[in-house]
Amino acid sequence: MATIDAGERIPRRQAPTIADVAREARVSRAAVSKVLRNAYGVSEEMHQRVQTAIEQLDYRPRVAARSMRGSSYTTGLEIPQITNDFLTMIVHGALEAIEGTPYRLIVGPVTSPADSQQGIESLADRQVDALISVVPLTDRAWLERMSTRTPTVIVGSHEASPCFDTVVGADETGAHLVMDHLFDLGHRHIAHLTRRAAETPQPADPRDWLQTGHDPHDIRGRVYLERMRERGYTPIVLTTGAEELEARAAWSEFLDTADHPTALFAGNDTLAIGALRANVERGLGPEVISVVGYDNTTIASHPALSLTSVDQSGHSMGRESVRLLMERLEGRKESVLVEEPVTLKVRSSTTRPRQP
Amino acid sequence: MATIDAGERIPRRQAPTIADVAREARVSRAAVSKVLRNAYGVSEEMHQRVQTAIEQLDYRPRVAARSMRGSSYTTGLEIPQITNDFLTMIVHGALEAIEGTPYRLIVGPVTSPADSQQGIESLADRQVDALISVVPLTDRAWLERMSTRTPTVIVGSHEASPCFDTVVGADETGAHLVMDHLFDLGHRHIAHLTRRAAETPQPADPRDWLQTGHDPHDIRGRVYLERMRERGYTPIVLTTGAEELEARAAWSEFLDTADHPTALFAGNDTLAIGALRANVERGLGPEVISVVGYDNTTIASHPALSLTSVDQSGHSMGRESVRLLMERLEGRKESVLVEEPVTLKVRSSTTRPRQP
DNA sequence: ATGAAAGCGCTAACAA
DNA sequence: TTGTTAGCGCTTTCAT
Repeated sequence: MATIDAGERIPRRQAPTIADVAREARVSRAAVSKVLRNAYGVSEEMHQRVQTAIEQLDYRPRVAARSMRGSSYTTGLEIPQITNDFLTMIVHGALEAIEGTPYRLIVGPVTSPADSQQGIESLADRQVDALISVVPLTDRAWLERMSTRTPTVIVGSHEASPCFDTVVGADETGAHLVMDHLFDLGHRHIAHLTRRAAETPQPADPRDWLQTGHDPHDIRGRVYLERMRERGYTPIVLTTGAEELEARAAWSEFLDTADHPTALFAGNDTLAIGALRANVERGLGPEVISVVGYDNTTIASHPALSLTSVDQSGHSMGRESVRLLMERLEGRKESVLVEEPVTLKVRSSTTRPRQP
Repeated sequence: MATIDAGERIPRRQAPTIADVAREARVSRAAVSKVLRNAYGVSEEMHQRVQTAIEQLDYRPRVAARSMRGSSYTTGLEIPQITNDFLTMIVHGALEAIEGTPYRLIVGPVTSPADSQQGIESLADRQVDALISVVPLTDRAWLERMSTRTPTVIVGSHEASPCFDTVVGADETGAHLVMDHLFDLGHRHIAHLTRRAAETPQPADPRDWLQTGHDPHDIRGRVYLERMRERGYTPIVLTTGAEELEARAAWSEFLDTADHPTALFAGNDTLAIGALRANVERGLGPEVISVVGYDNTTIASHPALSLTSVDQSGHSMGRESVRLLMERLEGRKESVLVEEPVTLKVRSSTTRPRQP
């Protein structure tokens, strides 16, 4: 890393305010304000003068000052992990949906899911008019308190509440589709790889999820356990961090120390693709270990991976969230739950086991 | 998509202000303010009373009001594409680096690189104390004007200026590494797939880049052309949108209508991986068409892809940007240019051509 | 149609 | 140590 001085120093300039514009155009501040919001009651000539002054001074109104009286026309989106393809699809969808509205979207990412509460608070402190929170790791009472002040949409967590709107995928259905698919192929030795929340270690016994968790991974894991038990098969649950390489490590370690199962149901595509690394490294193809992911991210459909995965459109979840937000801002009072449908995309990462 | 009414209506509550806290604690507003910033001059007892009132009322100071006087303690990061793994690595690095400082980072993504100017303005309007802009598609004069008001770090574009700091990868070196590698393997028929900025179509004749472009893709393309010409080989430049599937389509179409080259130098990993789709679909392995990417994103190292790529750490570019920003906020006046080193990660997507 | 003035929630200089 | 007060840049009545 080279550090090079790029040249002489430049003085910082103070940005002009509405008063500067008013002085330049020889009108009152109120007049400028009216022009800015093209409100009723300004003559054509005045409008012109003000416009000219604005351009002359390169004036831009400060959102902070504006939002002291009315709205900031800003919405916030909080995501617990920026390097996750499914989550960024949600952002992308939200972004598209917000275009054409007078609102802007800012994203408040955090490095660890455990910080999501801080992230939400931080956006709220910045006076967003409304906010979207993706799979927040925080208790429901807190969220409800938050949402009485700032209209909120929760994405992912199955925690419908009279206080906030919710957009979820049909996780239960999705997980059943996966298990049906694997059972149909003849698998009985199926492992489940799931994401453990970083700072809150999940109860050692996976069966405890059956009582608790509301996040998508909890529900998928729950269905996995139910279905395995139903058939009298022995469930194997592995937990890992959220990153691809962490999943690789966890799965790799498992393969080294245990008889491998014939199939793996991973909690999402990132984990699945991480696990695939270990398989490919060992030369274990789908006919030895089938792998299923969840989310159907773009890369899952790549022919070099061809990962069977549950498709739920992150894109439309993002769009829906914004739609709900806009409805709230326009005055809707009742809370709403939207469930995004899922389908199973069967690809070549799953096949019949050699010895069922 | 099912829409379900989740229950009865909940009234929205007004958030408490510093005046409410003062009244509750029976002290002045100034006292509360002092406690908030734990400034000098508050008795232990008063501190207690105020703290209690704050918790009682669940009070949170509004950043907007604060920033009217001083700083918003917010920095902005503007990226032109949220669904790009390399860009999200930059965000991740920046996020890590900002932890432990009193600042927060908000991200202002836009859907098209052409909107980056708007994105930057929008962040500036929200009174960020400083901002990072990744490969902005806007003219240099505008950026300089912007940066005299808000300290700015430009990431990616090779446009060092006395007004703002710059963090770039060693794109020239990187591109040379790629060309050296391919030439060494014996390739002469090498195509280049590059990203065309969405709304500003690049000059039809790629040679025009030699004069103009400052963004990483321009420089990589420039080196490609130079090196091909140097050896008297015929350059083939293809342009596409920034998304993986757009790259697949462009490359696929090219393969259908032309004699294929023996190697492809793609402008980044996303484009390379998109092109790989078309290759895999046609059963064309590395021995038929070698592929090189750029960025060394996580997925490039996946054994199922094993993509040769130029490694430049997005993570440290993000960290560096924040470091420079902090230095600026602490008063540095001279502008600085940081160049991140690159290395070539050779993997199995490149090999000797069958018939050189 | 225009502008004076009050006020949004907070900080900071100053007085008490 | 405490409180009073004058802004920060903008919007919004309400006179004129």
